[in-house]
Amino acid sequence: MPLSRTRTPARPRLTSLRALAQAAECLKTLAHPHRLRMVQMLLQGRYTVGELAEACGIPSHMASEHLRLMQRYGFLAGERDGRKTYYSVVEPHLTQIMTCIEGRFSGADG
Amino acid sequence: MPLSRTRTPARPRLTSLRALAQAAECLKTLAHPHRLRMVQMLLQGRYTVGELAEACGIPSHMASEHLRLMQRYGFLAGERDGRKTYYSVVEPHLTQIMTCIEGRFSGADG
DNA sequence: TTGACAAGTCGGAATCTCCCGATATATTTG
DNA sequence: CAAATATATCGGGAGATTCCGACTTGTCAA
Repeated sequence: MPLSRTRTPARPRLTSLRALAQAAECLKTLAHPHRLRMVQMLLQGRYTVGELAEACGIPSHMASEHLRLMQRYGFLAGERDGRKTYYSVVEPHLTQIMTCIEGRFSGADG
Repeated sequence: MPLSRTRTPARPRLTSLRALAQAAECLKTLAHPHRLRMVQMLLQGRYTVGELAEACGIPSHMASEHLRLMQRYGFLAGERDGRKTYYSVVEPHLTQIMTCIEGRFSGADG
């Protein structure tokens, strides 16, 4: 194993390939402008499909698909109220991840 | 600073759509098991294409493509030394982002 | 019941990603 | 020079993603 060369860290922080595959799925689920916007809104409160769709400038049936994707992955949960459905965040790590992302891209240039 | 919290606050932390598109590109670039492994290794030191490829169990010409992708995005930099090329991390935010990801997926299940 | 509204679902087209074999460019060695 | 090594690039096929129109389901109001 002629691997490390500059330093020799005692702890190999290499996550297993399976965990990395899961992490990649997680990142892929977030990696869409409209989905990021939805998550950003939902971290501040709960919103309906229509509200999220309007904020993203997309038809509501497409917002519904994005939300279903994130719900299927365990990020969000939907709660029906009459003919509206309110979504909210149920994955606690999303706050931290969005903070990272906002920290990197607050300026919007690059 | 303690004020209201239940409903929509006065300051909208909504990043611009352009910034969100960039963030989505960033996440998409990271959203691959082999690329995550490479970043994880490179956060601890610099490695050659062959070393990274062997650690991922992929042919080196594929590792080269992954590395080029991340280099093109500004995550990594390559430095030629003889017939080897050493890659290293140049985007400082990667440490924080990988810490988030590792914090969520250290257990590798669910 | 009828009509309108909100959300969800389906099928398909355009596009992108991932992976692969083959090939190309440098570089060192004999 | 030729051969071996390390990396990079090209072309394409299989599969995934994104987007859209059309449709269905469920709910409220008149």
